[in-house]
Amino acid sequence: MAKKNYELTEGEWAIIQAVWKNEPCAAPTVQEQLEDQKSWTYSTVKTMMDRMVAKGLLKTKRIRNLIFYRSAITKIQAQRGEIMRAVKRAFDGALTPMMQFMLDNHKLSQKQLSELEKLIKKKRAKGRAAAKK
Amino acid sequence: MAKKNYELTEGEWAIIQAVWKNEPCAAPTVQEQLEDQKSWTYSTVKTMMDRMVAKGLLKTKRIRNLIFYRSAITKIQAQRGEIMRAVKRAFDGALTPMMQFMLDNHKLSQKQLSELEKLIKKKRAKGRAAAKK
DNA sequence: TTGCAATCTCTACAATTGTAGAGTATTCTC
DNA sequence: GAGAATACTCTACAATTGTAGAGATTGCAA
Repeated sequence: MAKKNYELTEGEWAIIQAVWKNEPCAAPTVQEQLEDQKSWTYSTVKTMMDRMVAKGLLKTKRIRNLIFYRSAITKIQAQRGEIMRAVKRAFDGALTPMMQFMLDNHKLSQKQLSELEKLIKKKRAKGRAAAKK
Repeated sequence: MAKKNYELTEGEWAIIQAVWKNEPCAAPTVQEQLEDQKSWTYSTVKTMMDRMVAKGLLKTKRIRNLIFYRSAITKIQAQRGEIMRAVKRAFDGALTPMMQFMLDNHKLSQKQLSELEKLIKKKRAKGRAAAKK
Protein backbone atom coordinates (compact mmCIF):
# COMPACT_ATOMS: atom_id res chain seq x y z
CA MET A 1 0.00 0.00 0.00
CA ALA A 2 1.20 3.49 -0.71
CA LYS A 3 2.32 5.16 2.48
CA LYS A 4 -0.25 7.76 3.10
CA ASN A 5 0.51 10.87 5.03
CA TYR A 6 -1.54 11.14 8.15
CA GLU A 7 -2.29 14.55 9.55
CA LEU A 8 -3.98 14.44 12.89
CA THR A 9 -5.70 17.35 14.53
CA GLU A 10 -4.89 18.50 18.02
CA GLY A 11 -7.75 16.53 19.48
CA GLU A 12 -6.95 13.43 17.52
CA TRP A 13 -3.42 13.50 18.82
CA ALA A 14 -4.61 13.61 22.39
CA ILE A 15 -6.90 10.70 21.84
CA ILE A 16 -4.63 8.47 19.90
CA GLN A 17 -1.89 8.91 22.48
CA ALA A 18 -4.24 7.65 25.13
CA VAL A 19 -5.19 4.76 22.91
CA TRP A 20 -1.58 3.82 22.23
CA LYS A 21 -1.00 3.72 25.94
CA ASN A 22 -3.99 1.54 26.71
CA GLU A 23 -5.05 -0.38 23.70
CA PRO A 24 -7.20 -2.24 23.36
CA CYS A 25 -9.42 -0.03 25.41
CA ALA A 26 -12.95 1.29 25.66
CA ALA A 27 -14.02 4.85 25.22
CA PRO A 28 -14.62 5.52 28.91
CA THR A 29 -11.06 4.55 29.66
CA VAL A 30 -9.77 7.03 27.17
CA GLN A 31 -12.00 9.72 28.55
CA GLU A 32 -10.68 9.15 32.05
CA GLN A 33 -7.10 9.11 30.84
CA LEU A 34 -7.55 12.53 29.32
CA GLU A 35 -9.63 14.01 32.08
CA ASP A 36 -7.03 16.38 33.45
CA GLN A 37 -5.42 17.38 30.17
CA LYS A 38 -8.61 18.05 28.32
CA SER A 39 -11.79 18.28 30.24
CA TRP A 40 -13.88 16.52 27.71
CA THR A 41 -17.09 14.77 28.54
CA TYR A 42 -17.61 11.18 27.62
CA SER A 43 -19.78 12.26 24.73
CA THR A 44 -17.07 14.39 23.27
CA VAL A 45 -14.47 11.71 23.46
CA LYS A 46 -16.73 9.08 22.03
CA THR A 47 -17.73 11.25 19.12
CA MET A 48 -14.14 12.00 18.25
CA MET A 49 -13.15 8.39 18.51
CA ASP A 50 -15.90 7.27 16.21
CA ARG A 51 -14.93 9.89 13.69
CA MET A 52 -11.39 8.62 13.91
CA VAL A 53 -12.61 5.14 13.14
CA ALA A 54 -14.36 6.49 10.07
CA LYS A 55 -11.10 8.08 9.02
CA GLY A 56 -9.09 4.94 9.54
CA LEU A 57 -7.11 6.20 12.49
CA LEU A 58 -8.64 3.78 14.96
CA LYS A 59 -10.42 0.48 14.64
CA THR A 60 -12.94 -1.25 16.82
CA LYS A 61 -13.99 -4.64 17.93
CA ARG A 62 -17.26 -5.14 19.68
CA ILE A 63 -17.33 -7.68 22.47
CA ARG A 64 -20.81 -8.26 23.76
CA ASN A 65 -22.06 -4.78 24.23
CA LEU A 66 -18.72 -3.13 24.79
CA ILE A 67 -16.65 -1.55 22.07
CA PHE A 68 -12.89 -1.81 22.19
CA TYR A 69 -10.70 0.51 20.26
CA ARG A 70 -7.17 0.16 19.07
CA SER A 71 -5.00 2.30 16.90
CA ALA A 72 -4.91 1.72 13.18
CA ILE A 73 -1.70 3.63 12.66
CA THR A 74 1.53 3.55 14.58
CA LYS A 75 3.06 6.37 16.50
CA ILE A 76 5.88 6.40 13.99
CA GLN A 77 3.45 6.94 11.16
CA ALA A 78 1.74 9.75 12.98
CA GLN A 79 5.02 11.38 13.83
CA ARG A 80 6.20 11.09 10.30
CA GLY A 81 2.98 12.69 9.14
CA GLU A 82 3.43 15.61 11.46
CA ILE A 83 6.96 16.18 10.27
CA MET A 84 6.06 15.87 6.63
CA ARG A 85 3.38 18.41 7.13
CA ALA A 86 5.77 20.90 8.65
CA VAL A 87 8.51 20.35 6.14
CA LYS A 88 6.12 20.58 3.24
CA ARG A 89 4.47 23.79 4.30
CA ALA A 90 7.29 25.68 5.84
CA PHE A 91 10.41 24.40 4.12
CA ASP A 92 9.37 23.53 0.62
CA GLY A 93 9.65 19.87 1.41
CA ALA A 94 13.36 20.03 2.09
CA LEU A 95 14.38 18.29 5.25
CA THR A 96 17.90 19.58 5.75
CA PRO A 97 16.91 23.23 5.81
CA MET A 98 14.35 22.35 8.41
CA MET A 99 16.96 20.68 10.55
CA GLN A 100 19.29 23.59 10.10
CA PHE A 101 16.54 25.89 11.17
CA MET A 102 16.04 23.86 14.29
CA LEU A 103 19.71 23.97 15.09
CA ASP A 104 19.83 27.69 14.57
CA ASN A 105 16.61 28.75 16.17
CA HIS A 106 16.20 26.63 19.20
CA LYS A 107 18.86 26.72 21.77
CA LEU A 108 20.09 23.22 22.37
CA SER A 109 22.42 22.38 25.18
CA GLN A 110 25.95 21.19 24.61
CA LYS A 111 24.86 17.77 25.65
CA GLN A 112 22.04 17.67 23.14
CA LEU A 113 24.33 18.87 20.44
CA SER A 114 26.96 16.29 21.12
CA GLU A 115 24.35 13.60 21.19
CA LEU A 116 23.14 14.64 17.79
CA GLU A 117 26.64 14.75 16.52
CA LYS A 118 27.22 11.23 17.68
CA LEU A 119 24.07 10.09 15.97
CA ILE A 120 25.05 11.66 12.73
CA LYS A 121 28.47 10.11 12.83
CA LYS A 122 26.92 6.73 13.30
CA LYS A 123 24.56 7.31 10.39
CA ARG A 124 27.39 8.36 8.18
CA ALA A 125 29.45 5.36 9.06
CA LYS A 126 26.55 3.08 8.33
CA GLY A 127 25.93 4.81 5.03
CA ARG A 128 29.51 4.44 3.94
CA ALA A 129 29.56 0.79 4.88
CA ALA A 130 26.45 0.16 2.82
CA ALA A 131 27.93 1.98 -0.13
CA LYS A 132 31.03 -0.18 -0.08
CA LYS A 133 29.11 -3.43 -0.21
CA MET B 1 5.65 41.26 23.47
CA ALA B 2 5.33 37.62 24.30
CA LYS B 3 6.32 35.52 21.36
CA LYS B 4 3.12 34.02 20.18
CA ASN B 5 3.03 30.79 18.32
CA TYR B 6 1.57 31.17 14.89
CA GLU B 7 -0.09 28.20 13.29
CA LEU B 8 -1.05 28.79 9.72
CA THR B 9 -3.39 26.63 7.72
CA GLU B 10 -2.47 25.19 4.38
CA GLY B 11 -4.19 28.00 2.53
CA GLU B 12 -2.68 30.66 4.69
CA TRP B 13 0.77 29.32 3.99
CA ALA B 14 0.23 29.56 0.27
CA ILE B 15 -0.97 33.10 0.54
CA ILE B 16 1.61 34.43 2.90
CA GLN B 17 4.39 32.98 0.79
CA ALA B 18 3.10 34.93 -2.15
CA VAL B 19 2.88 38.03 -0.01
CA TRP B 20 6.43 37.66 1.26
CA LYS B 21 7.60 37.45 -2.29
CA ASN B 22 5.74 40.54 -3.47
CA GLU B 23 4.94 42.78 -0.59
CA PRO B 24 3.55 45.29 -0.54
CA CYS B 25 1.07 43.95 -3.01
CA ALA B 26 -2.59 43.95 -3.88
CA ALA B 27 -4.90 41.00 -3.76
CA PRO B 28 -5.10 40.51 -7.53
CA THR B 29 -1.34 40.13 -7.64
CA VAL B 30 -1.44 37.42 -5.07
CA GLN B 31 -4.21 35.66 -6.88
CA GLU B 32 -2.22 35.65 -10.10
CA GLN B 33 0.90 34.45 -8.32
CA LEU B 34 -0.95 31.44 -7.00
CA GLU B 35 -2.93 30.73 -10.10
CA ASP B 36 -1.13 27.57 -11.12
CA GLN B 37 -0.53 26.14 -7.67
CA LYS B 38 -4.02 26.68 -6.39
CA SER B 39 -6.72 27.51 -8.81
CA TRP B 40 -8.44 29.96 -6.59
CA THR B 41 -10.66 32.70 -7.87
CA TYR B 42 -10.04 36.27 -6.95
CA SER B 43 -12.89 36.11 -4.49
CA THR B 44 -11.39 33.19 -2.67
CA VAL B 45 -8.01 34.77 -2.33
CA LYS B 46 -9.40 38.07 -1.19
CA THR B 47 -11.58 36.46 1.42
CA MET B 48 -8.68 34.53 2.85
CA MET B 49 -6.46 37.55 2.87
CA ASP B 50 -8.99 39.62 4.74
CA ARG B 51 -9.42 36.89 7.28
CA MET B 52 -5.68 36.83 7.70
CA VAL B 53 -5.72 40.54 8.37
CA ALA B 54 -8.30 39.97 11.07
CA LYS B 55 -6.02 37.36 12.60
CA GLY B 56 -2.99 39.56 12.53
CA LEU B 57 -1.11 37.61 9.89
CA LEU B 58 -1.27 40.36 7.29
CA LYS B 59 -1.81 44.08 7.44
CA THR B 60 -3.14 46.54 4.93
CA LYS B 61 -2.75 50.05 3.79
CA ARG B 62 -5.31 51.64 1.54
CA ILE B 63 -4.00 53.96 -1.12
CA ARG B 64 -6.77 55.70 -2.92
CA ASN B 65 -9.08 52.88 -3.71
CA LEU B 66 -6.50 50.15 -3.78
CA ILE B 67 -5.61 47.99 -0.83
CA PHE B 68 -2.03 46.91 -0.33
CA TYR B 69 -1.14 44.01 1.85
CA ARG B 70 2.02 43.13 3.61
CA SER B 71 2.93 40.41 6.03
CA ALA B 72 2.60 41.01 9.72
CA ILE B 73 4.81 38.11 10.69
CA THR B 74 8.13 37.01 9.33
CA LYS B 75 8.88 33.77 7.60
CA ILE B 76 11.04 32.80 10.53
CA GLN B 77 8.14 33.24 12.89
CA ALA B 78 5.88 31.17 10.74
CA GLN B 79 8.48 28.46 10.38
CA ARG B 80 9.07 28.40 14.07
CA GLY B 81 5.35 28.09 14.62
CA GLU B 82 5.12 25.13 12.31
CA ILE B 83 7.97 23.38 14.05
CA MET B 84 6.65 24.10 17.50
CA ARG B 85 3.37 22.68 16.47
CA ALA B 86 4.93 19.44 15.31
CA VAL B 87 7.23 19.06 18.25
CA LYS B 88 4.48 19.80 20.71
CA ARG B 89 2.00 17.36 19.28
CA ALA B 90 4.18 14.54 18.18
CA PHE B 91 7.22 14.69 20.43
CA ASP B 92 5.98 15.98 23.74
CA GLY B 93 7.65 19.26 23.11
CA ALA B 94 11.14 17.77 23.06
CA LEU B 95 13.22 18.93 20.17
CA THR B 96 16.08 16.46 20.22
CA PRO B 97 13.88 13.41 19.87
CA MET B 98 12.28 15.05 16.92
CA MET B 99 15.65 15.61 15.29
CA GLN B 100 16.66 12.08 16.05
CA PHE B 101 13.49 10.88 14.46
CA MET B 102 14.27 12.84 11.36
CA LEU B 103 17.75 11.43 11.19
CA ASP B 104 16.44 7.92 11.61
CA ASN B 105 13.38 8.03 9.47
CA HIS B 106 14.24 10.07 6.46
CA LYS B 107 17.10 8.95 4.38
CA LEU B 108 19.56 11.77 4.09
CA SER B 109 22.47 11.66 1.72
CA GLN B 110 26.04 11.53 2.91
CA LYS B 111 26.42 15.09 1.84
CA GLN B 112 23.44 16.25 3.84
CA LEU B 113 24.69 14.38 6.85
CA SER B 114 28.13 15.85 6.69
CA GLU B 115 26.67 19.29 6.28
CA LEU B 116 24.64 18.85 9.38
CA GLU B 117 27.61 17.53 11.22
CA LYS B 118 29.58 20.57 10.26
CA LEU B 119 26.81 22.81 11.49
CA ILE B 120 26.61 21.09 14.79
CA LYS B 121 30.33 21.33 15.28
CA LYS B 122 30.17 25.02 14.67
CA LYS B 123 27.34 25.40 17.13
CA ARG B 124 29.21 23.50 19.76
CA ALA B 125 32.33 25.54 19.29
CA LYS B 126 30.35 28.71 19.63
CA GLY B 127 28.62 27.41 22.72
CA ARG B 128 31.89 26.52 24.37
CA ALA B 129 33.40 29.89 23.59
CA ALA B 130 30.45 31.64 25.14
CA ALA B 131 30.67 29.47 28.22
CA LYS B 132 34.30 30.35 28.75
CA LYS B 133 33.73 34.09 28.71
C1' DT C 1 -19.77 61.39 -20.90
C1' DT C 2 -20.54 56.92 -21.27
C1' DG C 3 -19.24 52.58 -20.77
C1' DC C 4 -15.90 48.94 -19.85
C1' DA C 5 -12.45 46.87 -16.92
C1' DA C 6 -10.49 46.30 -12.55
C1' DT C 7 -11.22 45.98 -7.83
C1' DC C 8 -13.67 45.68 -3.81
C1' DT C 9 -17.70 44.35 -0.64
C1' DC C 10 -21.10 41.35 1.05
C1' DT C 11 -23.12 37.19 1.59
C1' DA C 12 -23.32 32.26 1.49
C1' DC C 13 -22.49 27.49 1.76
C1' DA C 14 -20.36 22.86 2.71
C1' DA C 15 -16.96 20.18 5.30
C1' DT C 16 -14.31 19.67 9.35
C1' DT C 17 -13.50 20.07 14.24
C1' DG C 18 -14.49 20.83 19.00
C1' DT C 19 -18.16 20.26 22.02
C1' DA C 20 -21.98 18.05 24.31
C1' DG C 21 -27.01 16.93 25.72
C1' DA C 22 -30.84 13.64 25.71
C1' DG C 23 -32.37 9.51 25.34
C1' DT C 24 -31.71 4.23 24.97
C1' DA C 25 -29.89 -0.15 26.13
C1' DT C 26 -27.66 -3.23 29.08
C1' DT C 27 -26.09 -5.03 33.24
C1' DC C 28 -25.36 -5.38 38.04
C1' DT C 29 -27.05 -5.30 42.69
C1' DC C 30 -30.18 -5.82 46.33
C1' DG D 1 -37.39 -7.75 39.14
C1' DA D 2 -36.70 -2.78 39.88
C1' DG D 3 -33.57 0.85 40.31
C1' DA D 4 -28.97 2.44 39.65
C1' DA D 5 -24.97 2.60 37.08
C1' DT D 6 -22.60 2.18 32.83
C1' DA D 7 -21.95 2.56 28.11
C1' DC D 8 -23.79 3.58 23.73
C1' DT D 9 -26.51 6.17 19.93
C1' DC D 10 -28.30 10.05 17.76
C1' DT D 11 -28.60 14.65 16.99
C1' DA D 12 -27.05 19.34 17.16
C1' DC D 13 -24.56 23.48 17.20
C1' DA D 14 -20.81 27.03 16.76
C1' DA D 15 -16.30 28.22 14.84
C1' DT D 16 -13.03 27.64 11.32
C1' DT D 17 -11.60 26.85 6.61
C1' DG D 18 -12.00 26.38 1.74
C1' DT D 19 -14.67 28.09 -1.83
C1' DA D 20 -16.99 31.50 -4.65
C1' DG D 21 -20.97 34.30 -6.85
C1' DA D 22 -23.39 38.81 -7.32
C1' DG D 23 -23.43 43.27 -7.05
C1' DA D 24 -21.27 48.03 -6.02
C1' DT D 25 -17.43 51.29 -7.06
C1' DT D 26 -14.27 53.64 -9.43
C1' DG D 27 -11.18 55.19 -12.80
C1' DC D 28 -9.65 55.25 -17.49
C1' DA D 29 -10.40 55.19 -22.64
C1' DA D 30 -12.84 56.55 -26.56
